[in-house]
Amino acid sequence: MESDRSKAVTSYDVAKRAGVSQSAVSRCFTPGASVAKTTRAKIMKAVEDLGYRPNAIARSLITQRSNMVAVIVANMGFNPELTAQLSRSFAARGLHILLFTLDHEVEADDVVDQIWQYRVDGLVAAVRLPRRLVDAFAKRRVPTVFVNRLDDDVRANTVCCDQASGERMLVDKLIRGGARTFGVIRGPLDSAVSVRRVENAVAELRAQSITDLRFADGAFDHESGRRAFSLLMDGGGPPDAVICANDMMALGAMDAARHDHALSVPKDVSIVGFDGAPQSRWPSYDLVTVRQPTREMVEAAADMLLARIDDPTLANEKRLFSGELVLGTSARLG
Amino acid sequence: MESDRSKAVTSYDVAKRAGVSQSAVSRCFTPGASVAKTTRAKIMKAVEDLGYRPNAIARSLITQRSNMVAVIVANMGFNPELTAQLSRSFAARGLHILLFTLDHEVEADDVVDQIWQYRVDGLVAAVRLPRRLVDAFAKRRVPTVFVNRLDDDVRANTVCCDQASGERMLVDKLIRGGARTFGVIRGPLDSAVSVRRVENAVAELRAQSITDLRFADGAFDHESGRRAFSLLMDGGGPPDAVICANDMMALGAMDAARHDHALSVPKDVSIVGFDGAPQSRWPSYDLVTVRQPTREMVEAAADMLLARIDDPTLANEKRLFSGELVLGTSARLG
DNA sequence: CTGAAAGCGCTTACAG
DNA sequence: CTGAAAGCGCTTACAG
Repeated sequence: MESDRSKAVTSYDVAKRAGVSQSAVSRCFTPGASVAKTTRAKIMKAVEDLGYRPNAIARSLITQRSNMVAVIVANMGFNPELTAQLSRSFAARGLHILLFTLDHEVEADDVVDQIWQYRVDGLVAAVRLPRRLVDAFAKRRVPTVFVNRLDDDVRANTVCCDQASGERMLVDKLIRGGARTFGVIRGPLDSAVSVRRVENAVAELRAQSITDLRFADGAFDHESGRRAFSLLMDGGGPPDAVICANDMMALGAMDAARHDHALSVPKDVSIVGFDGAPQSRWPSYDLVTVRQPTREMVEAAADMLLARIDDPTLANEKRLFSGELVLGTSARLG
Repeated sequence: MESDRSKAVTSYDVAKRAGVSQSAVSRCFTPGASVAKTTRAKIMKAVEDLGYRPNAIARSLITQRSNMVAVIVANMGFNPELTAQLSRSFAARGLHILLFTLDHEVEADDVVDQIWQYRVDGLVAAVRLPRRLVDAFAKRRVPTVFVNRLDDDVRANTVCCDQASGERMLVDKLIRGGARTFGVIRGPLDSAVSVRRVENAVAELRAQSITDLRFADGAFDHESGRRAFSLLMDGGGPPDAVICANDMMALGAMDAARHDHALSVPKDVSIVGFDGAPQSRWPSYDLVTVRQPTREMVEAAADMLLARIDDPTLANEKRLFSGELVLGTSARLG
């Protein structure tokens, strides 16, 4: 146990101590490689003594495999635990995560650059990535999986949650429940997820001949949902129902209704969200929403990425998961 | 723009195209290096044409600097946005994050091994790290900063939030508010943070001659706080006040009080937490708690780590931040 | 089964 | 200012 050296121990050090060649040491750490039992024992003894661990960086250089995947998440991402889930999935597959948090202001191109320089084996991009970045990665031939990228052209691997059927069911049930006037709290304008959800909701509302419709904008967080609700209230009572582009804003809207406007939910106003965030299940809210099957989506993303890394010629694929309607008490439904 | 090649572009490719030596190319990407203006122009042209980016892995090997820091977070960590904050801090300092999520069951030693193999420049460990790991990193001489590691022996850099004064103030105010019987919802037994907070609370309670004291165990999440509250209720009414080892459990306890036991908070029972989680400020809860200055703590951690990387001989240091009492309406305070 | 040797893509003295 | 050369710590044919 004399690993306290100023320079890290290399395979040469081990070789010298074990009285073998450096290649023999290397073979001990290469799964299929052949090395005699007694030799291996000698080497492993030296490895123990010296506290040797192969240098993954050096290995990457020669194998052209870094065993690292980049994960890009947006700050205000719908699910903070998505990152944790991805981390676990990839760890189980022997891959490490190089994490990039995309601030909105930050020059996105810079991130591409960094990722590329580290020669990651692949990339998972969760939410809100400018098209420019998508193209950049495609050009670099970095195996990539997008989560909830809603473009129709499948130029990359994608795992999605179906934003349409859930949203339509929500609207349908609200109307059956008696709602005739609606408010919609949108998410950020540059969020495809928000845009799509709102489009789907509005399409269904129009299809059912609903015309009393007001809009307000939020930023996917609780606070902005709260403010947006008040905006919807401006000059009059609440609409029968408020549809929010995600759960966090819906919870903010519920808090605004109850605490800022002394309204009862769902008696005075129905409120629904989208995501299936853990907080939506807290009994103070018991939100009507659509749960995205995050775990399954993450597993699918990891599987696809791994398959793509192993065989880069694989065709692109889009895996679509359906959301699950979660009934709660935050809305009067029919 | 002919970067569509099966092999990545290297500095040799650029050199050939620009008609210069490979070392000249390298110098263009080394901050202080001297290269003639016209040469640089030629090279940069070739760089553009080929879409060349230096290989950070190869660079790491020679410079002995990976520009990566490992971040270990526990799954149930007190603050999911801690990771995001760290990511931003390090990005601003030109460092990349290799993320390790420590599942509880997972063999922690395996993580040490992985981290070591990647020859990261440093390590930030946020919450709950077994002593074995601490020692392993110390031995490897990996510059390390712990967040909220509460050991008194300073054998590593640490940034902490003072768990004592906040907890004592909380207890003191509850007693002044009239509370005489107390319940305490503990966090995981292996969490130093939980243990310390509970110790401090209990010490203050005893100092003030409070003897009616019940305990229940939770796991830092909402659901377990909710269950723990019901346990405290077993066989009788609620205590005057319930002290929770963190905010999430406190929110769960509030929900249990109101929704599972039809109690009014704070009329029937006062509830307090610790952390300053965003949700604690939601008007449904308006929790009395102690806010940890996360941003400042993360910045301090990043600063310390960087200083340590630049000069490994630096002495260990512990930076202690004080928590800020956040008054809310979830408790009757004096 | 084992060792000598080449090479992954860079950086960095060292001469010129 | 520039290029030839060594070397970072590995893996992997290739002989023996």
